[in-house]
Amino acid sequence: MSRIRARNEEKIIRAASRVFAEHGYAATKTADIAELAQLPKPNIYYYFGSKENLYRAVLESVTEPLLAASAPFEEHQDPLTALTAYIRAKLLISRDYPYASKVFASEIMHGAPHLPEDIIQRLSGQTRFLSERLSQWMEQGLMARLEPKHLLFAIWASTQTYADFNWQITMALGKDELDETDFDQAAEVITRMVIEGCRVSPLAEA
Amino acid sequence: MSRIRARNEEKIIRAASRVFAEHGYAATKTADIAELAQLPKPNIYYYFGSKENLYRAVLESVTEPLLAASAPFEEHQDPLTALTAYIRAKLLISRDYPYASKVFASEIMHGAPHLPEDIIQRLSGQTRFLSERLSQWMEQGLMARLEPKHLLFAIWASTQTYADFNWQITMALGKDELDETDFDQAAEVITRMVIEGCRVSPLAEA
DNA sequence: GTCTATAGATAGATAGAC
DNA sequence: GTCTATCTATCTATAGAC
Repeated sequence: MSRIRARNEEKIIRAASRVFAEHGYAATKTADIAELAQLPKPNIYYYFGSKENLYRAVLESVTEPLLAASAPFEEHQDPLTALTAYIRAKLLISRDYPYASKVFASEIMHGAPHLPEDIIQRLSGQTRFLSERLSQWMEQGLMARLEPKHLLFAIWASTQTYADFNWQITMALGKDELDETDFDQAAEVITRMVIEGCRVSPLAEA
Repeated sequence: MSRIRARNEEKIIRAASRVFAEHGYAATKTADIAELAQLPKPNIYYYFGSKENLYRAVLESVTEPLLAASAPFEEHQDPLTALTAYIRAKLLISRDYPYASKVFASEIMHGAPHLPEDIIQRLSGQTRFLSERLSQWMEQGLMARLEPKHLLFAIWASTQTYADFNWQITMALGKDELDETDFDQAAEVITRMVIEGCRVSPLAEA
């Protein structure tokens, strides 16, 4: 792969993430992506073959960050540290990959028609892992017994909302864009709800 | 308005909600709406004039339920009852208006380009009301001091997710559709997190 | 590898008969 | 009020020159 190819592909992916995020798959015109990427439209077809391939490439570009977010559950043995770090990691994805997050959310919302099967499998595996880990901690008496999956749904939703429903949030807060303080406050509120809701003890009581 | 007109408009709105929810605004074909509604396509244009008008009519059809959900904050004076009822009300919207909820979510996600200004204003007013009410309770010592708006974002996100990201949730739970038990468990987890996170006392201690 | 110019398909909208 | 047939704009995709 030539240097010029690598650079152009990256420019196209970056532009595409943004346009797909703002308008959705069907409403985005490849011409708009080309314009934002400052490249002629046929280059997009030269590099990616079709609009759908390009869209899938964008979806795949978020997959790694998403899968990496569960690292705290592997590194930490106590729920307090793991959950706190996990919530922060999920919020950082919303902050640092706002466009890709939205594209992913939109895809899921419409039933994941374009999401490659292998990505679905890896994400499902991650969900099972997280859920089982929570169950173990509950059995060990390290946290209260809640339905682990519903706990995960709440964490996912309340962290992703800062990317997906950015419009609603900036409007409610009366600002143009979110800053560090907003994400810190979000982390504090969500962490507190999760930690207190699960009555996670600041170390074993099993 | 004739009886036949009223009936046809309702059939079209119902079909449109579903198709818009499943495919998004740009990807839905008016022909598909007509087919699902069992009416010829020109009838849609006869009744609604354009695809965009029909879409707006769908958006407006969820507005009332959404605004009504905040009733518990007006009826109840203590945060425990109000928050518990509010969470349940929001979950019921996800359960009972899954298509309209998704259409609304998709609209917000893309920056609300079609949402009429008066609806935006009414929703903003509701947000201010809810947020101020929470602040009062905090000042009265009835609940812990969290950022009220971030608390609302978490409640909105974790209740709406059962409609918006239904695909992900049914997949994680390994079932085709959610039943009563699922919504009960969701209510329990979310309510517990909110109540414990805010240290809401089971009546005054101010 | 890059880009202009264009083909081809899709789907929103409507004319006009009933 | 209803619907068949069709017009037309838009946009994906590519042929072919450079």
